[in-house]
Amino acid sequence: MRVRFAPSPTGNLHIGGVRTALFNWLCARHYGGQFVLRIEDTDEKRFVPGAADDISVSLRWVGIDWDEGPDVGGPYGPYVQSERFELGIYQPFVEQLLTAGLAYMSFTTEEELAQMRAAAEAAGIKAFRFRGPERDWPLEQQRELAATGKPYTVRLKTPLEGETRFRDLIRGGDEIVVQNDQLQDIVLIKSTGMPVYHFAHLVDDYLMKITLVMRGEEWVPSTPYHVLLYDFFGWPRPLFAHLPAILRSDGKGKLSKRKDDVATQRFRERGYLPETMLNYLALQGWSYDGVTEIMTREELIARFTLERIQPSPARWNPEKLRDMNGIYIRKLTTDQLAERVLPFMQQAGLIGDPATATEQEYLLRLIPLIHERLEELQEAPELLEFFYRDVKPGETYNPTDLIPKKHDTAQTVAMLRAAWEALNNQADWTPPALETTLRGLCEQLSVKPGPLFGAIRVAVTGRSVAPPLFDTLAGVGRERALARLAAAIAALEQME
RNA sequence: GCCCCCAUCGUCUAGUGGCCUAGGACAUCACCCUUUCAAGGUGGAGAUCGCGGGUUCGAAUCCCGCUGGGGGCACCA
Repeated sequence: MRVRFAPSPTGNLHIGGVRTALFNWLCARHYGGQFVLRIEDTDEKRFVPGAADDISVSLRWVGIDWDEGPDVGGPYGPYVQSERFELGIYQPFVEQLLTAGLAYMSFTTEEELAQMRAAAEAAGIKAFRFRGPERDWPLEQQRELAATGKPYTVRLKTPLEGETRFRDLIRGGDEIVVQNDQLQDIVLIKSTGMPVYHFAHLVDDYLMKITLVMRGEEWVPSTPYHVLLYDFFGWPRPLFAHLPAILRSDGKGKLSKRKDDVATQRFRERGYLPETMLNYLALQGWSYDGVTEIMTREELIARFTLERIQPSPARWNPEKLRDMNGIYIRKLTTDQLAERVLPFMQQAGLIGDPATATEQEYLLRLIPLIHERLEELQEAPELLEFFYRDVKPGETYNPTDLIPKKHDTAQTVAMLRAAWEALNNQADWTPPALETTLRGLCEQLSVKPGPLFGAIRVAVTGRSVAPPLFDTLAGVGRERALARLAAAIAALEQME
C-alpha cells in the first residue's frame, strides 16, 4: 500500500491537515507500506514562503514521519510539484489527452467566463456549467489558434451523457453515482502552463504509484473528474477514502484556518503535548472499540483500521482535548514535565535562558506542586509566579482577600500574628514539620484549618487558590514567607 | 438553485436484525477525600436511536420518502 499527504503551502498547517496526514500515515504503518509527503504548490498566487517548512515541522512534532518526500527524497522524486513542472513531467500527459481528443484548448478568457456566469445568473440559471465551443474543433484548428499567441487553457472534455461512478472505502455500501450532465469541462492546465490540482495530483499519484487516495471529504464532488481522467488514460484507479470533515465546536460549518485558532503550532505554543495531539486527532473520525481512548503511538498503529473510520463528521471539542492533555501531563515524570515546562517559564521571564543549575533545581522542586493541576503547559508560569516574584498587599493582591469568611479584620490580624510567631520560631522548614506546627496552632487558637490556612495562603501567595499550603511554604522559603506574612499583617492593621 | 455526503445522550462515540431496561468518554450535578484549587473515588441526570412509512416473528441496525446538518459548484487546493 502506498499513500500520501499532499498539502499546498498556502499557510500554516492546521489541525485538520494533520488529521489527514495522520490517517494516511497510520494506514501505511498499520498495513505496511509507504507514506509519501508531496508539496502541491501549483498555485503561484497563494503560495506562502515558509509554509512548506511549517508543514514539515508540524508533522514531525506530532511524531509523523514519511518514507519519501521533499527533504528525504525517494525513487519518484522530486516531491514538489513546481519542481516537477520545471522538469516537464506533466507535458507529455497533456499532449496525450489532447491527441486522443479527451481534452481541448479553450480560448475563453477569465473575463469572458465571468461575464457568462453573470449573464447566466441574470437569466435565472443557477447552475452554470461551462463547456467550451472548441471541444468540437479539430485539434489542428486549436493548435493554429494557439500558434497565433492567443492564451489558452486546456480543459477536460467531459462526456455529455451517461454517468460516472466510484466507490469510497469509508462510505462502503453503494457506489457514488454522478450524472455526467452535472459535470463541466474543468481546467486542467492554466493559461500560464501550470497544471491545476485536478490534473497534477493525479499524474503524480499515478507516477508515484499511490494505491490509496485518502483525503478530506470536500474532494468527493470532484472525484468524478479524477475517475474520468484515470479511465481516459487507461490507468488503474486507486482506492478512494474520503475522511469526514471536522466541524467547528459550535457546529456551524467546518473548522477553518481563518475563523478558528487551529494552526498546529499554536497548540504547541499553548502547551499541548504532541502525544495528546496524536491521540486526540486519531479519534477525530476513527474509534477503536468505543471504550478505549488513551492510546500510544504504537497502540494506534497496531489498532488502526480503515473499516473503523466514520463517515459522519467529527466535531472539534477543545474541552476534551484539554482534558486529554491533562491526562498525558499526569503521565509524565517530574523530570519530564520540568523539561517541558522550562521553555514556558523562560518565555514568561521567570527563569533565565539558559537556565542556571539553581533555577533548574528549584523548578524541579516546584513541579510536583502543580503537576496534577496542569492542563496546558502555558498555565505553569501563572501557577508558579509567586514563587518567583514578590507578592505585595495592595499591589499584587487585595488585602481584604486575607480575611476569611465569617471573620473580621481584627481576628485575621490575630491569626496571622500567631502564625508569624509560630513560624518565626520554626527551625525545621519542611512540609511535615510545618504541618505539625500549624495544626497545633489551630488547636491553640481553636480555629478550623480552613480560615487559618486560607489567610496564610493569601498572605504568602497573594491568591486564594494555590497548591497545598505546607509545600507552598517550604517552596517559598522561610525568609520570604515570614516577610510576606509581616507585610500582610501590616496592611490589615493599616485598614483598621 | 443544482449535485454529493451524513444523521445514537449537550458533544464525540459503541452498536452491523434478537445479547439494548442502548455501553463508554468529555461537559454537567451531588457526595466522599480535603487547608483552597485540582487530581482521585462513588453516584445521578441526560438518547422514545431526527421524523414518517415499509421489510421482518423481531430494527438503532435493512429499504423508501421527508426533514435537518455538512460539503461542492474557480485558470484555489
